[in-house]
Amino acid sequence: MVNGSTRIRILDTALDLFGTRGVGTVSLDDIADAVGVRKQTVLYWFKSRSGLIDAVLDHAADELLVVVEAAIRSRGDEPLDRVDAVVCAVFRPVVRRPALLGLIREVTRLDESHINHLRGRLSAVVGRCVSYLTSEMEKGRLRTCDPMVLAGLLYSTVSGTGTEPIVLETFGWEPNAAGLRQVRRELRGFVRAALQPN
Amino acid sequence: MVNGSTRIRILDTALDLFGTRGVGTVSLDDIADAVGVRKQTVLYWFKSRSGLIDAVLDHAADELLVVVEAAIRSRGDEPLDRVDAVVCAVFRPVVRRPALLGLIREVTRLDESHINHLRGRLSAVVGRCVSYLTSEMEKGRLRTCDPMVLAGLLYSTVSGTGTEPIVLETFGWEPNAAGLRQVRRELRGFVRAALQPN
DNA sequence: TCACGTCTCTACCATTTGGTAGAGAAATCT
DNA sequence: AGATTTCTCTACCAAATGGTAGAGACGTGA
Repeated sequence: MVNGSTRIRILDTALDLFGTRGVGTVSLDDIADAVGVRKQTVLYWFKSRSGLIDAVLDHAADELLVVVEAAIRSRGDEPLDRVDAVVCAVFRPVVRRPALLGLIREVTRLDESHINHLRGRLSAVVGRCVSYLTSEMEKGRLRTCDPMVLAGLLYSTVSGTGTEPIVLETFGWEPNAAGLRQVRRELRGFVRAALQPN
Repeated sequence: MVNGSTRIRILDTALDLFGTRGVGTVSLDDIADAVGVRKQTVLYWFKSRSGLIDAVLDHAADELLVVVEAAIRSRGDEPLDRVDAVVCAVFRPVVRRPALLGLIREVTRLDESHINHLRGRLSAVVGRCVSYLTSEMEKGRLRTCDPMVLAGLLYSTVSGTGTEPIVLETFGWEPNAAGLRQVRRELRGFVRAALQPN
């Protein structure tokens, strides 16, 4: 266990490739090449392609959970600020690690076993978000609607915005740091307006 | 040209497979099998895989344009109703042809030439939507913000909601007709609230 | 009847895929 | 030092991939 770094490097690289190009179109050779190693080394660390996928999903869930949990715990009693913090947290990987949300989005294309694997990792946070929305709606501090579906809508909006720069470009957007900041600003305003009570 | 239907059947089937499983993971054999024909028949109608992809993108753009154009022309002066009509129009394929939005979303994974191909087909409608939003904002009938980014956000929300049932399920949603109706209802309320002026 | 364009087929091919077998270097343990 | 474990390699393999070559069935027009 002298060198745990090869395993991690494979995981990181695979996350990037899976997330940007799609799981199904990335071969073990692609990953190995990007790491600077042979395919058989990849298969030494992960006993099959499927095993690697699960490990990468775990890796991604870990990364996402860290930022989201921190945001959920963040200060501020006002629900709009709290939701705003989570939106920013989920949006952060869009800048720092574009592949992350792209990979989560890929789950739709995977088979049941991988879906359930990832779902198991995320269900706790998801449940927490939904029940938080519920309680704030009951207090009349958020626009009343179905909290479960609302959570899904929020996720779709943030994730879609972050994973589809190509689409945004079609709408005339320019992909640079300033553009990203503007998208985030609009996104926050959009969500805030959508949640305003009454 | 006795039998134009084989070509169409290939296009339809390819659209479904590309849209649900992802372009990169669907082989010519998969498509041929689903149509009930040999791979070489597919290659007779479309001179290469890449040519087929472009043709399928065209096919998808056609389908999408028809519903969106109709919604844009729809009656009603009130911008919130008009946007609502377009949202419903884009959401309709989610029920009738789930693969359609899934395929459009796939564009992120394709190479530049295919991206530009699709972009060329959609840019006119997209431009029309953006300038409509702009003019209504100037009249103070929609919440003021960047119309271009707003259009992208709207698209992401609708498309994400429609193409990620798996994610919605993770949030506790149940995938059936009643569930879909509810998602649409919440989606419309969400968008309406987000666009309300002032 | 003959020629012609349309449509689908069988038979191949080179390349790439995920995966196996097992050797060799190097560190670690006894 | 010798034995064992950790790690990466070369050398393969069977299956699947996109694509080519070309034959045969079919209806249509001259």
